[in-house]
Formats: sequence, structure tokens, C-alpha cells
Amino acid sequence: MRSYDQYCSIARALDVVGDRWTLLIVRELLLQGPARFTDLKNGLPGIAANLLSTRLRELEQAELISRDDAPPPVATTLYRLTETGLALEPALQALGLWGLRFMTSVRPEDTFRAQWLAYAPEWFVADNAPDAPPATIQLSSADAHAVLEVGAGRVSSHTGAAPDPDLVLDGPPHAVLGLLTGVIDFEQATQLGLATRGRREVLTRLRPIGRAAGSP
Amino acid sequence: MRSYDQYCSIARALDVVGDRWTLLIVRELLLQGPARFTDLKNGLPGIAANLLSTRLRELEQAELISRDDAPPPVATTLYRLTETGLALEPALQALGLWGLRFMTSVRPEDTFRAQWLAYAPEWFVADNAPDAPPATIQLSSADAHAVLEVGAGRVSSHTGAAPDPDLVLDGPPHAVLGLLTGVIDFEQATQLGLATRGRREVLTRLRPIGRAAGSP
DNA sequence: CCGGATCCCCAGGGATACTG
DNA sequence: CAGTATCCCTGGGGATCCGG
Repeated sequence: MRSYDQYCSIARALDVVGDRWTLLIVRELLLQGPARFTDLKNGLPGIAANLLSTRLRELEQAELISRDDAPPPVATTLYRLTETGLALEPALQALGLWGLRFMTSVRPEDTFRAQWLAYAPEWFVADNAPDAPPATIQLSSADAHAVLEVGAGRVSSHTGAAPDPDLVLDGPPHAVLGLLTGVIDFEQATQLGLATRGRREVLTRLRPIGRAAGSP
Repeated sequence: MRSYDQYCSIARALDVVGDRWTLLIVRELLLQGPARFTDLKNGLPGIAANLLSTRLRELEQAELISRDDAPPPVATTLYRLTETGLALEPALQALGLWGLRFMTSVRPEDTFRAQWLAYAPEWFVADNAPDAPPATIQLSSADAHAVLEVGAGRVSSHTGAAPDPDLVLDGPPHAVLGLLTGVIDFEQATQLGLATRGRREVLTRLRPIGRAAGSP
């Protein structure tokens, strides 16, 4: 990308990560950890292979990522974030928090991935009752599955399935994520197709950040 | 910009503000407040007029800004951020904080503006001694002037000159801002051309955020 | 002088095909 | 699987011009 040529830290940041797709590549590496070319391409539906290749080269040159040769059983190159790349997490988090307001609109052409189901609660939801016993929630949406664990004041999340969850949330992405992030309430989520199974009261301890405590 | 078509809040955010120049326009409106077309163009050296015009239209359509007709003495249209636009401040702040690491390199072709001198301390510097009496620091760099006021645990800053500052910092942008944001120390700043006048010990109460307390 | 609109040119992105 | 090569086309940069 052509430089903005401005002595301003925002402009400087955009000189490095302002190109199309670049921040989303960093997102995938944050969510997936070290990943292969194909993993990245799969987590970035719509990107052209040559463009991903170009961006990875640029990111390596800017020292946001490194390419390592994985040991024999894998025998492929892995892309991983450097310190500098990892340091982008707060910026992506802030941007994602701002972007939540646009998640209500439904677009049939939207793609969806399990890791996007996982990061939203981890970044945007807080534990309202740190002293209550830990709980596990299974999230399922459009063939994507994630597990949310809340307890001791922390909320963590990862892709996959839980053996014996306290609560199961199943429904279209904007119903599940909309409810968790607080852009819609339970009633609206139900109307959008949310189905629950288990201890529904676990939801009350989850508090979307940026919202007042006590919202359902 | 073409949509990423991903149901992810980061991708959704970038659908809206991912275009070239867009975030810098928001930056200028945050720093300047309601501004005229010409003020914006002046705060965005390098932008083409048609592009600024296009972006403003897109931003208005996305409801990040509104265009208002100023009352008679001014009689021009003012662009101002809406609630949605103002809500981008934390994201710009996080991005700018990350971008600080690239501010050490000096490039002769870089442009500079007084408002960029002002926002950095306000966003990236904390008051180390909330109980000490307030102090005023005059910043001067490349014909840009700003006043930094610290006291009661708060750091604020604005463009312009102070009548009777406790301390004056004068030098090239990367010396003044580098020192304040903690990317270089006092000795390095002096080597880069920093000149001081007044109570130099005021600097010790300023703490660059993201650094350990007690760094000079 | 302010607030753009118009035109031309070129770099950068998108889609597809192909290769080690 | 992990990219590279190619072609096309959109969107940005720069200059100029125009109405209020």
C-alpha cells in the first residue's frame, strides 16, 4: 500500500495493516494460532490465493508474522504472529466491539466459521458472578460449534463440542451471537430461531461489555 | 468497498471503515471536532478532493457523520461525527497505540500537523502523580504548537500556545513525541534535537501507558 | 476562496488456471 | 498442499475545471 506519509501513529499503523485483507489475516492467526496457508485461506472465505500469498510476504517483511518449517510429521510451513503481530489484539478487539452494532442485519451471502463463534464471547462478554460455580455452554450455529466456559470472573471459549454442557444454545449466528453480545434480548433471539436446552439461568451471569450490568 | 461477506464483527467493521483514508477522516473529525471540507482536506495531506468528497458521502450514508449547515456568520457546511462515529475513538486509540512502535523511523517526506502533536499525549500518557499540583507543558515542533496540561490524574492537550508554561519542549516531532510516548528516553530525545526550557522534573510525573511506572 | 465535479491514468484487487 | 502466473477490471491519485 502506498504510504500516507503522515507523522501520526494511526497513519503509520495503517501504512502497515491498512491494506485489504491484512487485518483479517491477523485475526485468523490470533484465533487459530500458528496456521498453514490452507488453514488461513479457509478462514478467509473470498480471498484469492495470490493475494493471501502477497499479504503474507508483506506481513513477514513488516515482522508481524514469521514463517516456520514445521517438524517432519507435518512437514509444512506454519505462519505465526510475532510479538508485534500479537500486540494488535487490543486494536482488533476494539474494532470488533465497535462492529457489533452492524451484526443485527442478516445477509444470506455471509460466510461463517466456528472460530468467529468462539472469539466473540471471549472478547465481548464478562462474568457477572465471579463467585458462582463455573459453567459450560455449548454454542451451535450453522455447522459451527464452540464451547464457552465461564467461572472465577473469566470467560473463555474455543471451537468444538463439550461433553456435558450446562446449557446448549442452538440457532442462526445472529441469534446466538446477538444474544451473547447483547445486541438483542432473549425474546428477540428466540424469534430469530434460538433454541435452548439446559439451565437457561446461566445466561444471567453473562454480561455483554459496554452494557449496564443486569441486562438479560 | 466491496464487502468481505463474513459474519464477523471485525469484518463488518472493516466493511464500513476499511477503505483507504476513511479512518483518517474519522481521526480528523475526532481531533478537530466539526469541520469544514477544507479543514479536513488540510488535515489529510495527500488526499484527493474527489476522494474526500466520496468518502464523506459514504460516511454520511453509513451514519458515522452528519453534514450540517452552519448558521449565517459561517454559512458553510460542517461535517461532524454521530454517536456511531464517536464510538470509534477506542478503536483508533488502540490502533494508534500499536502504531507508536513505528514512529521512531524518520522520513523526510512525512507531513505533520499540530493536532497530531496534541492527541498523542492525551491518549497515550498518564499522570503519575495525581496529588501533585497541576502543570502546563508547551510543545513545539515544526511550526506546530500544542499545550499539555497534567493534573488530578488527568492529561489533556490541545493545539495552540500557553501563556506561562512550566516547561517547554521544542524539537523535531519524533524527539518531542518519542519522549512523551516513551519510545525513546530523554538522552536519545536530546540527541535528536530536543531543547527544553523550564522545570524539566515535570516530565517525571508523565507515564507513557503500556510502560512500567517509573520509566523516565 | 469554498466545495466540490470531471477526466485520465495506473496500481492494486479478484477470478481462474496452472505447477512443483 | 502450497503456492505462482495471467488477465481483467475496479478503485485510487493527480490535475484541472466549475458553480456559489
